[in-house]
Amino acid sequence: MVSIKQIASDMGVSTATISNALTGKGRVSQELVTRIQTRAEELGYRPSIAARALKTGQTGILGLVMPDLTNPLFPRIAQTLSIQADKRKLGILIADSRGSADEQSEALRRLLDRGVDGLIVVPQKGTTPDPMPVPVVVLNTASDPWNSVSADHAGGGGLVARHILDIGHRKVVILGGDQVSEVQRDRIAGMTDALPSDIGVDVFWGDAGVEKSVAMVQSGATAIMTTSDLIALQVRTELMRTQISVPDQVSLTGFDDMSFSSIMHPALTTVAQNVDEIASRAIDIISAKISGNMPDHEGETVPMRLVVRQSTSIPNHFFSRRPSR
Amino acid sequence: MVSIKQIASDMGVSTATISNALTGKGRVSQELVTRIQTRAEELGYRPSIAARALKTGQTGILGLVMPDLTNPLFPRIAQTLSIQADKRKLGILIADSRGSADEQSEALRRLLDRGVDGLIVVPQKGTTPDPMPVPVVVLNTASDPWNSVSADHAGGGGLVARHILDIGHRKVVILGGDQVSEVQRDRIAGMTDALPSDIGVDVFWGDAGVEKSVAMVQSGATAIMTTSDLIALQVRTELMRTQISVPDQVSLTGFDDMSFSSIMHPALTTVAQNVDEIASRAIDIISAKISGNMPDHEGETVPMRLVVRQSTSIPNHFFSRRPSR
DNA sequence: CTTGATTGCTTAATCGTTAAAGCAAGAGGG
DNA sequence: CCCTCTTGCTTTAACGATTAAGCAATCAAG
Repeated sequence: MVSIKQIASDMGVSTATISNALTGKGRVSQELVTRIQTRAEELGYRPSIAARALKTGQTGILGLVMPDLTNPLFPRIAQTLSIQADKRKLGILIADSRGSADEQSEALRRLLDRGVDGLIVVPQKGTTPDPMPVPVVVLNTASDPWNSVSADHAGGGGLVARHILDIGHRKVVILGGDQVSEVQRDRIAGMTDALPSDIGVDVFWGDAGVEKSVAMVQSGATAIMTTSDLIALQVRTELMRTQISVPDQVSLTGFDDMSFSSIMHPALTTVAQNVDEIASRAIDIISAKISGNMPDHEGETVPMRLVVRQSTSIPNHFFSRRPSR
Repeated sequence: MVSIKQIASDMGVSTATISNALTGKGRVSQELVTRIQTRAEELGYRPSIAARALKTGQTGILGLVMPDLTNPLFPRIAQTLSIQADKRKLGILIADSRGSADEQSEALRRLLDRGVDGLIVVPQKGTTPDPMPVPVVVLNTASDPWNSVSADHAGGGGLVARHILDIGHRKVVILGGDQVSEVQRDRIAGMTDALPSDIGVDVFWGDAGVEKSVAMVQSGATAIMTTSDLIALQVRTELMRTQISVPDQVSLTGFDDMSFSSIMHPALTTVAQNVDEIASRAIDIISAKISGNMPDHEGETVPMRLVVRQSTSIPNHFFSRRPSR
């Protein structure tokens, strides 16, 4: 490994000058700068990040903590984060908080021990990370109004609810997966808020809710809105078992536009998160906080996008109480 | 941040003794060791990884390069890797090689610049990474016989083919996604090798292959074996459009046991990779290579597991040329 | 009682980089 | 012509750990 010192003795100048030339700081004549640059290139010089980190206290590494790395959104977040971080010469160190708040603290501590310059946290359901000695950006939490970047889950709920309303449904079921999840509660809140009071709405949760939802269809509901594509797929399976067809007898919607959603039959109407935008904003913010000193700021919200596919259609009132038009 | 120096002056001993006591090296009396440990704890001492890295040349960081972080297997690999790495006090820095061999080299270089102690690489289709200055373990490549850990893709193909054979199918279609992928070729090779010569076999590839496969069903094939659950889902959708039922008229199999495979209708018979085992072995090997000096060794292969679900059943010969039993 | 080994600690150098401070030479102003 | 400022470079001291070498005291053995 060739160091600054070797370039210095090779060229007969001091190490400080090499450092200054290469980093563009201090005062070095333009001519010498270019000479040093080319010589460094020739020798294949690569700065030691460890030495730089020791001296400056900055590692150029961001920590990414997720509640569960198998989260279906994780790959997309990780990828965009990784690409955006690259552009700013930052690295991304991952940590899995394995579903528990304790493990989340552990993961944060490990990352801090490694000297990360900032943290991007997708928090455990229902937890808010403690104050940290480095800048933090929280992803996808509506709860914490500070330093967060989140999809507009409530807005997304509104989009899908209005879609269902627009195409003529008047009795709907909302099905959530996990009541502890702020995100899912926000989505549902967005849905219910968008529906006028004369619309029949039932809200169910969890596995038991799947059956209840199907039962509601048999007693007249014409649409099921879920808070996740995975739940929608589950409902789809249950509906198939009970011979109820989608979208002829019931319209079905998901959330998140997962990999299979466009492929399943019928292709699922869903709401997509703008993951790229969220991750980009997160990196923008965290790097602004690291370098400049951007103060704490209010949470940002990134709009969601309605993706209409074949699983929703105008209601067919054949099975419902009202006569068909 | 409290350093070794502060503990030293606080306790009236030298920094060397502190270092020795805390790392368990050198010669320090047992009594002093425990006193130092407790005092360090009290002061909330955390060793500076940067300083240690600078002095020892070891960062305790592993680089993970994947061709595409949105790869559906990535989350599970990342999670297991992360958990196993934690146990050994290693961190994981991720990099996305974005589908191109050039970007892969770039990603490797970036990780090396950051001083990773080892690399775990899921290579681009068809590429073999150059020799590296640090230990490398390659995941999921059958091609490179050295320093790799891979699912036994061919074996997995054999498992599913024998299953199809055992339950009575005699004319089958094999459908692959991407001919460039070594993995998919291995899977198909495993399938064809397991089938006796008197079995009718057609192999198709890509999107065009989906339609061809469906056509083959209409001319008598009773099973479609795909090299990916995603492709299977695609086929399922196409079959639904043409009113062919699974598994009554045709059995269908996937590969990889993805999130939706147990939820879709009918639940998909597939072959699961033992991702945990693969990732664990990868970390075992890489850390052995880093610390001890385990030499290059032959590639290891981890068995796959057949997961039989509802998408496969004994053939119903109603639509085929032969009379039903 | 002397010698040599062992134990328990300290001294000091070092990893590669940055950055404050210093210094000599040339430029510009009065 | 003298003084100050600027430019371009060097000197030097860190950053926080590790580690080889050194040294004094204790101990065992002959």
